[in-house]
Amino acid sequence: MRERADSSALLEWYDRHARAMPWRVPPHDRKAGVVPDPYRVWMSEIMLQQTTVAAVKSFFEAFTQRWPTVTDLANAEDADVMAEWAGLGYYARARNLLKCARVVANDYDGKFPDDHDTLLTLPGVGPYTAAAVSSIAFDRPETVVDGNVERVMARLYDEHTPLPNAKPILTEYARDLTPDERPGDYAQAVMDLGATICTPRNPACGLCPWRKSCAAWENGTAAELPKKAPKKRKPTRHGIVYLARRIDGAWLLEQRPDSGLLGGMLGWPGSDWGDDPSEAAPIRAEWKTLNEEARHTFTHFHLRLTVKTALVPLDREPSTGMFIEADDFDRSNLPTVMRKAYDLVAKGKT
DNA sequence: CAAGCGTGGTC
DNA sequence: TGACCAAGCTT
Repeated sequence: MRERADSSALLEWYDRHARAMPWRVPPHDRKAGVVPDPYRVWMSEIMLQQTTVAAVKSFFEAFTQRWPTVTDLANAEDADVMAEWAGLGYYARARNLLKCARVVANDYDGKFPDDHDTLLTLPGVGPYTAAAVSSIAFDRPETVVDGNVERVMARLYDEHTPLPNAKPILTEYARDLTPDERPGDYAQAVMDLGATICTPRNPACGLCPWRKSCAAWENGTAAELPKKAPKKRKPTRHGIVYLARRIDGAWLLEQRPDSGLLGGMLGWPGSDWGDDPSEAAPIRAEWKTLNEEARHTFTHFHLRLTVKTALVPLDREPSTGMFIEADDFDRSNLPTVMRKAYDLVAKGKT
């Protein structure tokens, strides 16, 4: 006879196994009355969208040191925030991060709203993040449903309907289990369980506090859940980027349009990305083509960039973009694909 | 509402 | 090495 999953069993597991994270108030401190900073909870949740804890840590430290409060962030320059986000990906998050900070600073007196529905109105805050902030920062009994929770619920209930169709029923299962006591710790506990025990591959069912409640464990189906709709193959696109270096060392860069791929980020001027890109040199010069392409994979396509370089005189005007002085240039302000192109040139590839 | 939107780690 | 995957949101 399978037992009903018990939130207190999971909380006891969390008390012993909660992972330390820069934005987390560990369960012992929380019981002692330490209250999380909603700004830090929100910041971490935005960064953690579709992004691993390991990747987020250094960015979280950099952002919270440079902008310790939401008001500090609201007063930041757009370009500084985008540059600090460079390398983390999904750059719409950075644009919305800043928008949201300004709304909180201007419309909410610098204090994050504490209820799910108001949080949901903020830029970049969807159902998951609204539930995460209201439960983790304000200990409200909201239900977080991320990829971890979907997987845990699919296994607990041996749900074979493929995602995303299964999302509503998995959400219902998750809501039904959410306790009124310690909902913030509970939310983090389910996600920790999914990240460390109930993993996508080779789940450690032997260590799971919910094993005796798990239908997939009973049926031996854990490893094949959750089912997912098949994914489309990624096409390969081609493009050309132009790395112009002025003789004083300045680099020709442009700020990309605010929407779309790499929106608002710095990048090398170049062609469109498609099957057969046409030349789009941003300045008159003797361009040399590198033998090696810069390769990069985005969410929905592979990209192979032809890299061209040239040395240009001081007095020549580009048709697009702006020269950035050598002292102001920092490759870490570029999105990764643009760094790859730069690295080929900087390492003297030909 | 399906598609667009990054990156680094893993096997 | 290439496909899959990760604490989703927006349009």
